[in-house]
Amino acid sequence: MNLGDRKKLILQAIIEDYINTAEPVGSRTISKKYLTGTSPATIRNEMADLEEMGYIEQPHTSAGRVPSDKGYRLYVDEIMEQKRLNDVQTDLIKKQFLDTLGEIDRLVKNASKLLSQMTQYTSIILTPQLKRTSVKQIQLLSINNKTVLAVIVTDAGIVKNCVLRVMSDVSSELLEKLNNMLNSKLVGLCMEDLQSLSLDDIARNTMPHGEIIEQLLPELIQTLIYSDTVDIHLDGAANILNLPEYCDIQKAKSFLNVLEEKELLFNVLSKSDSDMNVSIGTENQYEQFHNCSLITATYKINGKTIGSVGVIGPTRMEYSKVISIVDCMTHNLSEILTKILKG
Amino acid sequence: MNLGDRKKLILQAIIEDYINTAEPVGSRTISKKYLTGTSPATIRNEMADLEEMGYIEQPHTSAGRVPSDKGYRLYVDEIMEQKRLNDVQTDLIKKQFLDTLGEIDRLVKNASKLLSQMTQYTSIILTPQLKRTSVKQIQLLSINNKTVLAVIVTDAGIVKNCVLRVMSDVSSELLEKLNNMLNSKLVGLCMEDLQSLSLDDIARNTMPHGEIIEQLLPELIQTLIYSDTVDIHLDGAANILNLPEYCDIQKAKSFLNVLEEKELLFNVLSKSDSDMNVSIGTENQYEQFHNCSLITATYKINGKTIGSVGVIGPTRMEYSKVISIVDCMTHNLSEILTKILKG
DNA sequence: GTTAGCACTCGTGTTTATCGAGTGCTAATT
DNA sequence: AATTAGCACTCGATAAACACGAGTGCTAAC
Repeated sequence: MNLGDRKKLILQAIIEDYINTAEPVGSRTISKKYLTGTSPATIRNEMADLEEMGYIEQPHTSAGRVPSDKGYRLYVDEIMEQKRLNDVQTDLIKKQFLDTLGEIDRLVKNASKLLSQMTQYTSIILTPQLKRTSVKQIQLLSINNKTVLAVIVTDAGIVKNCVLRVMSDVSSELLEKLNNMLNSKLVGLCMEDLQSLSLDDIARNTMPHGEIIEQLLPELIQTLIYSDTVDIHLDGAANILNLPEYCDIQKAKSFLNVLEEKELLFNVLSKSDSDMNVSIGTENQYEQFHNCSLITATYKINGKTIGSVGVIGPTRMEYSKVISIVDCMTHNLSEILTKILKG
Repeated sequence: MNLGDRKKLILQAIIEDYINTAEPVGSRTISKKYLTGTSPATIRNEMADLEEMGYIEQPHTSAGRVPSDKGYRLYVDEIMEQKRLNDVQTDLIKKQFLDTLGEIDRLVKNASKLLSQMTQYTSIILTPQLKRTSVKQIQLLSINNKTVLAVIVTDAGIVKNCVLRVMSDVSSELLEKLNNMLNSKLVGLCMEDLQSLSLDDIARNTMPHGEIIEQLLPELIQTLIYSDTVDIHLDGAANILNLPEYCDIQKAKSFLNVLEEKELLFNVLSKSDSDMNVSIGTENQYEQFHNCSLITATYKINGKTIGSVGVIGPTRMEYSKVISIVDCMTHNLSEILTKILKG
């Protein structure tokens, strides 16, 4: 299983050259640019071995070699050296977050934009999800006599609004009572708990306002749950058209179409639970990504995972660079979000 | 200036055929498919006239004719008959809105998605903008001792949150006083007024809490103004790759790049103040759209324009169809938004 | 005013030839 | 035994040559 050192060097050369050029790389190139001490013929022999082992492939007889998914995997796991971001890049990311105090969604979207700019691939990002966060405070406000606004603050510091319509008028005293009641019943519950919450549990103990509660609560909960549908945000979709593998309009189109399947992206991204995940070509669960690679990572508030970001690119991706960037990004994002929460 | 009837028919034939096929259309085609009673030669003569008048163009000597921007303009203004949506399509739009009770942003984004699906072009939409709406109610909530949440309800029924950090602790009594004060001072002002609001005016009359107000108010206003930056939402960008004019990857790329210039799109869309605007090719203010056409329209709450939607496509756009769809869409959108507001 | 006929243009698609990068294999070299 | 030089072979890419045909403008006849 363990390749010889020279084989590794050759595989590394093939992969890194292919990442740069998108052209099959031949023995002569390697001999000239990477292993200057070794003749093409020797390299050819090694390459034949590497091909037999499945790390590289030949598009056609008279072409150079191209890395296979298996090859990229070995490269990511064992060969590539983790590139460190230079200070300029790190600062860029940090500065980005300093500029974006304010709404969390905007923060997250800006992160996505920067991510696509820095990587030159397509970035996707999942806006914070509240499932695992709990209700900290609820405040009902009367908008007009038939409309009530519920503001919910979660322990992750995220604020959600629900506009609720009620049949009968709600006086301000009643509103306050309802408010207290809701707080006493719901505070501390996480979004998931809300889903399974039985209406009876609440209504039973609040006879006087039973009918209002019965009207209001389901709508409140439903809106909350519904509004928890996280948003997928994309950036840099056009970047992929710079890549030679998408010079074929058909391929470009199918790629872009995949990017518009928001549910698919959601699944892919929300599945990623480990801190950093690299999925190469056919390793990917979904067929649509079989000739892409996907690097995903999660970001957290107070240690709780609440969202994730990802970069989609060709299997010929600058893994080392992208991983560093995504890593730096999620860490900064987590840090700033946690800081915002704590005030 | 006024073309003969036959010239109009021929122009119409050229435009409609070109819209369908994206191929230059020749005299023979017109004679066979559109003006069966007239010979190709006659049509050629007419076409020569139309070309001289600038309504059509010839890509190269031995090709058919292609409409010019001027030609499309005439077509839109005088020739084309307003297509009426069939019931299925109208229902689709109406049903769409029924399904999407809840958050306004989501509603608007879904509208955009449907728009791109129905037109098969790219749709853009501006989320509701509050500049012209006024503050109806403000409620401060304490999140923790250093953080205050301000919830602002506008007269358009849109809710905005601002998370404010304050230096010194704020007791609940103080919070209530501040709350009352803010309401008395700010309610009724529109977002634009807020911008020019002098801090002194407020602080002067509220000596006891001067320093808190001085801290809190600017941040509140700034966040409000900042959060009023409307969001641009895109859908169906990949649709344009189905069009033969974008088979050239370079063109496709430059188009997609334009779509990622959010500020540009914002300008284009927010400039559109009339109910329905068609801008064809070089008519467009921005060079980037010189070989696109843009159909924009506004939507309203209670008669106040608060946002706009648009469709971007090739100059060879199905104007009639798209105009109908956009029209139906904005009217329904306005209606449902107004209804939501009124409860 | 309309139409038929015809020579001309020019983009498109096809065929054919050439080129060259890269390979695998064998034999010579270290 | 590992490395390397040499060589015949493969095959995609590029370019040149060519035929095709859709479409035009013009002229002359209807």
